[in-house]
Amino acid sequence: MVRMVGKAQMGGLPLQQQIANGLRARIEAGELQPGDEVPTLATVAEQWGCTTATAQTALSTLKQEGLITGGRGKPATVRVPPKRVRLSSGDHQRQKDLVRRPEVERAVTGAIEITTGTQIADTEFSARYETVSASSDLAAVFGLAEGAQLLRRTYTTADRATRHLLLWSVSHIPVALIEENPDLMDQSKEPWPGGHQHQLYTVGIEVDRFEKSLIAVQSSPLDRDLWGMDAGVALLKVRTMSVDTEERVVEVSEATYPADRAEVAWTERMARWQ
Amino acid sequence: MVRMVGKAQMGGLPLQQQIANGLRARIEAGELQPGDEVPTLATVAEQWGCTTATAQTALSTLKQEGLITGGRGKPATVRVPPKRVRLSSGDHQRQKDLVRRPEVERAVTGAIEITTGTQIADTEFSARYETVSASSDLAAVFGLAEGAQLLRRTYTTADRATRHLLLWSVSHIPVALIEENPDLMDQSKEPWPGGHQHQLYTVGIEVDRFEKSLIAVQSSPLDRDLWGMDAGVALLKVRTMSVDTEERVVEVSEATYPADRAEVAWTERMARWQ
DNA sequence: GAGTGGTCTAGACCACTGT
DNA sequence: CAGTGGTCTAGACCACTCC
Repeated sequence: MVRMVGKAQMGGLPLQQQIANGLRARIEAGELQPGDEVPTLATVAEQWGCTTATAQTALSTLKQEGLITGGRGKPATVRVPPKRVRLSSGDHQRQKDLVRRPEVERAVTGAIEITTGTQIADTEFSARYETVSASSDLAAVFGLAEGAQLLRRTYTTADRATRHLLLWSVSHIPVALIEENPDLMDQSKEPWPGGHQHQLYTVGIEVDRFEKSLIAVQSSPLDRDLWGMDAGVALLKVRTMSVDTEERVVEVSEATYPADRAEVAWTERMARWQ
Repeated sequence: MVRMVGKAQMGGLPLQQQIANGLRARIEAGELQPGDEVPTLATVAEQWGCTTATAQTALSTLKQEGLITGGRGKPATVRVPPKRVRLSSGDHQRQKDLVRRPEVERAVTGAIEITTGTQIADTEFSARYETVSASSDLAAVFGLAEGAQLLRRTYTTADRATRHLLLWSVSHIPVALIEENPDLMDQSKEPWPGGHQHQLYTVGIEVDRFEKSLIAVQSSPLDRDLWGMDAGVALLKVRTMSVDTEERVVEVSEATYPADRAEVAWTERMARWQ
């Protein structure tokens, strides 16, 4: 006996994809609003004439696309995208202008240079200093020999309640540039009033410009756990090279942001005619 | 009779996730290199003592994460990430400097301002001009009344062989700013020698700066079809506001790039001390 | 045709939420 | 406890690639 087991095959697409497409269309058309409950597995299975396993596969696809969330007892709902925080680098010039002001003015600007949308009191800041040997990659950027000594500073800010990361960045500076001021190697001096540019100023360095590059990478389950991200969300990685007025690369830092909560903004100014 | 059907539950994780984690670890450790074949479904099922369906679910997860590709007859392989193309905006100033040079010099710079890593001859460029009414969003950006007339220009470049998109961008300009030069509304004049900045120059506009903002969004199956992207890859969307020397927003454009092939670079210059 | 991944069923059981 | 989503099996069949 041969059972009738084949797919409906309308349109040639596997049933699970037809179901996913159908629901996706309803979400994108706004028929299902963020926060709304998606039809239950049983309902979907009945409407499409399939088992719940097939319906489950379809919902699972939408979950990995980041369109719906939920599970385990809770009904699946259309995902509510988080507010995006605008990461503007307009602060750099203001920060630079502050460098040569008295400390009482500088102190108002803490190490957290970026708004995270959370109350500072609810967050936990951490700074870790280490001395490391330059990888070939970093050595090339600084124009140093591989293995040269670098000061590595890792900054994290986490939500005190959820333990999820809000901010993560790592910075590298050649030890040779800053060793004349031992305070710069001392992590107990964090947060430093006036930020990185003032730190460099204490060893006679004036930053001329930041050269930035950005990539997006897919998040791993580990990332999603650390940041409390939903499935299907990428990470933005921004690398900043600080170049001083003598054309030396004096610092390289790398910051990571969940792509669904971040918007990166900058301005490209041009010289006027004449 | 009750069958022994429960999960192994070692570590409390579902079997399919254990399998996915195991393979992911081997990939990230470099034991499985990009291009290598992943163990077959039958092998995985045997090694973990499960059915091929469960093994399939695990592989499907890795596929949606963008770690492996393949299917339908072909063995699954570790995904080879594409080369990233650096999108640098250093061209803007050069472009501006060219604006007031003779046309013979300007002509060398075509409308394709960004390298795509493909031979120009293998690509198909298209520009479409339309006049549209401003949405409330765009009207607000330009400081115009909703419904004001805008020239919309849509640029696409596609690979001639695969029909996949290589470049997509859309630009909006208030008609009121440019109507004195009818050539600017004529799509047969594309590609314009000297690019957008020269176009604006013909109606007396000098661009002072570009204000850019970038977000990443998850790709939909439709996007993946259009761009020939793998699953689990995001899209970068870059919005550029062109501001002229009279502080007017004269153009808003939005460009899209597959996140795995793009790297966005820019420079933040600062004023010198004294 | 042999071997690969992909889809699907029928039915079972598990984990969790809310009432 | 009822109802939800999530996992898994055993077995079938389909679509595709390579030989």
